[in-house]
Amino acid sequence: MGHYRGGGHEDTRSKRQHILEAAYEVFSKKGYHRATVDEIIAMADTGKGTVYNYFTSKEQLFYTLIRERSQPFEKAMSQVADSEEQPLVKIELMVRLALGFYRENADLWRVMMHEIRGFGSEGHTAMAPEIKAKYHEGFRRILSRMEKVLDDGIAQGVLRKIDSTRSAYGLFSVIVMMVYQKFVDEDIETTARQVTDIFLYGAARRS
Amino acid sequence: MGHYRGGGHEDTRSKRQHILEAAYEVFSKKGYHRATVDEIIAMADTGKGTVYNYFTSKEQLFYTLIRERSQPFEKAMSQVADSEEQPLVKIELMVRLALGFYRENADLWRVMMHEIRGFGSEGHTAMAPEIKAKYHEGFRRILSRMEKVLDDGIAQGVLRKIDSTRSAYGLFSVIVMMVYQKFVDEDIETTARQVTDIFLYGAARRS
Amino acid sequence: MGHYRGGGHEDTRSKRQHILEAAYEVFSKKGYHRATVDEIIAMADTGKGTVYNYFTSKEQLFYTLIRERSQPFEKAMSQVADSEEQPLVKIELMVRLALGFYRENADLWRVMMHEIRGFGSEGHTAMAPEIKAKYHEGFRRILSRMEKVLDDGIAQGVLRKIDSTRSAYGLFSVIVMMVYQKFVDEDIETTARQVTDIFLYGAARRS
Amino acid sequence: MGHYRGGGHEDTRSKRQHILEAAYEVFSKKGYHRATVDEIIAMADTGKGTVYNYFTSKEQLFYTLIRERSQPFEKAMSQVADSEEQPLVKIELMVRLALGFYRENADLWRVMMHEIRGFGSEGHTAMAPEIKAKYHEGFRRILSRMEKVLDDGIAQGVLRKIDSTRSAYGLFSVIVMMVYQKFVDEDIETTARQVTDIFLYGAARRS
DNA sequence: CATGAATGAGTATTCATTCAT
DNA sequence: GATGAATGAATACTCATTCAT
Repeated sequence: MGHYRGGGHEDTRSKRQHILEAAYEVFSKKGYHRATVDEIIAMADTGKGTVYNYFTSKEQLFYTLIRERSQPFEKAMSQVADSEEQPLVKIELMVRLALGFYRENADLWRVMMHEIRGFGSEGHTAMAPEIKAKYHEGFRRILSRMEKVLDDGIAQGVLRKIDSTRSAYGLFSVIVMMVYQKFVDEDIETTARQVTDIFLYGAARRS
Repeated sequence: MGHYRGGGHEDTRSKRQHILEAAYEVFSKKGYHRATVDEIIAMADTGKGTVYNYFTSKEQLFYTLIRERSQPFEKAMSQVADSEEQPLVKIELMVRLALGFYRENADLWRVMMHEIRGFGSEGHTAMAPEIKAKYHEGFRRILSRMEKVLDDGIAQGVLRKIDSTRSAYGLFSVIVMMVYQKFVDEDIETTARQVTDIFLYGAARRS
Repeated sequence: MGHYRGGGHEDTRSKRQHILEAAYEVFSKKGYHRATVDEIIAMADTGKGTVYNYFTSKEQLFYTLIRERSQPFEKAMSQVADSEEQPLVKIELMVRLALGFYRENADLWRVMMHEIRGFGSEGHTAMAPEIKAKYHEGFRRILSRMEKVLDDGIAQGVLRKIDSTRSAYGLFSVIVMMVYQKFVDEDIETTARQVTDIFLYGAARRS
Repeated sequence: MGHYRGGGHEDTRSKRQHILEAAYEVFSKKGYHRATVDEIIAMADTGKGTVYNYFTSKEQLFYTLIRERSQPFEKAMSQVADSEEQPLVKIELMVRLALGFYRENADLWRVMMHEIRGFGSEGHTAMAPEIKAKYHEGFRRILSRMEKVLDDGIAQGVLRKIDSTRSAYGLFSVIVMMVYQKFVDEDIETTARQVTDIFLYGAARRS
């Protein structure tokens, strides 16, 4: 697109992609506020104006990044949720998916959660609260997938009559924490099993 | 600090307190970056210079705030840990304590967690990483109290041979999440029991 | 410029015209600084590069616009000046012409007057002061036509021995003001007569 | 105020005054858009933040400047209007006042008139249209003073039944033009008399 | 000790212009 | 000729921190 593109593969990913990738690095490392557009363009090896050709503001760049990153994850979660597996199996699969996703995007997600709470931005150029709401929704969509599975489990009698909403959030928080604490080694499955195990069967010894 | 308080000038000592209280409000509401010293002094009804008489920087003010707020909590956790109660009882007590503490300080803690990750400061004016380390320590001290209790439980055979470190972190994360999601109503004990119940006995129906 | 217009490509020449028309709209509405090339090309429905094929810069586009718009006016003023009419008649005719022209181009001229004063450009990309001088000249050419008529009137004894330069400028300024204040209704002649009347015979009652 | 103030007189005029004076120079020379805050602070020999301590934005600085400069003039015009002089005398006095004021502030006023028209700003930080309206008002207040005097003259039979509104604007425009063209020498009274003379008695020779 | 005027480093954003296609 | 993606110089504004009183 525009510009001479040599024979190689390196430019296959567009300028926009380069920027998004650089933004990922910088936002993940620095958080939203300490990240500077200057650092992003330096890493993306592009000009400042280019960023503003593709994104209307730093904030919109940030949220675009989040959106593009979370879509595949959301899709995968939906597939598991809609699959024919048993609830208990679905739970473990979802835990595994979430561990994988968050391990990949831990820092960026931490930053997003912070911003979404309203701590970040707002004083700058705007970015309507309705846009923030959309990201809250994204988060809640994930959660409700999980909640639904728990409800199914309860209905089928394989789970106790727990509070499914809170339990879903709790399970989720554990996953995130495992990632934040870097408790998730190469082998995601082990951690997934551990988490699922305690969630399902508890820490107490069965008398 | 802790100055002589003569009879006349009743506010000598409380200036510092006023600032801390205002800082609590502002940091909680705005997060670290969006909080401004101007807003803090407006709320504390004091001069700008005064802040810098008591605290060396915005950052040090923030961390002082955290420290002073967490001390009573740390002490209470220690007391429970060192008490003569049964491990399972201790667990529920600790959950209750933590729920209470975080409910009180939810926003400020969320902010702190974010900053401590390294998103804040670093390149700015000072506040060596070693100081951040101290706050990590504080966090870890709490965690290790809990871990110790879990280990005792395992040793006494009332808990399964779970990974006590990860379990402590997991339990902790659930507590924090409950608070963040405002799932904790007036009655802390109910939530505490719910959390403890699933942690100990699992969500699965015992066949 | 003024290219061959074959039968097929009817738009070859008009591209330049489209741009000039769009520029007229945008400069008139926004002034020189707030006008953006982006807005002009959007309105002209052309590409950005095209503008720079026909004009060397935003500034040169602006001045070209001014020049092309003022030429017919200058010509008409010259015709009146060179005609065989009586000086007093010439004056009213010129007032009428000027009112018509400025009513048509009020905003653009206001913008030009501002820029020409030296408020615009200068430190920017080019457009030497000598070019500005040319536009001053254009303005002064109009004025000197009028001045000449006044001098003729004095010579013929139909005007008092007024300062013809200043009077021409004064008369001119009134015309412009009438337009700026939107005092010129559909019927230009009425205003022209009013202006000429006071200029010639004064506001005071003849005793 | 703050800072050590040596023995001299030089600091008597506050920082705020220095900034206003520098702003006057820069806005007058460069116009609103090309004037930069950096240039203003350089000339005021102050820090950038200081400007924003006294003024909320570049725009508000500009309008404050206008307001403070025009107040004495408005007051003087009112005094003449309300005096006991004859209308014809008042007219000449007002012309003299206006010539003096505009000679002093010619460039700044030209810039203001341009901005007020809506050509400037707006895209930046805001400055509500209601504020612009206030400056329009200021302008119109002056004009209506003059208009009133003309109406009095008509009522007293010393002026013809001219359109007083348009005439006031016309008279005004001539004054401004004289200033812009630097036709006003040291001796304001001469120009004032010239202008008044033609306005009252016309350019035509009385037969 | 308390104060707040002064400061300037740090940053997001705009927009005219270029040039490979 | 026509196009528009890429560019970066230019600029208003924020806010933590200092220091003379």
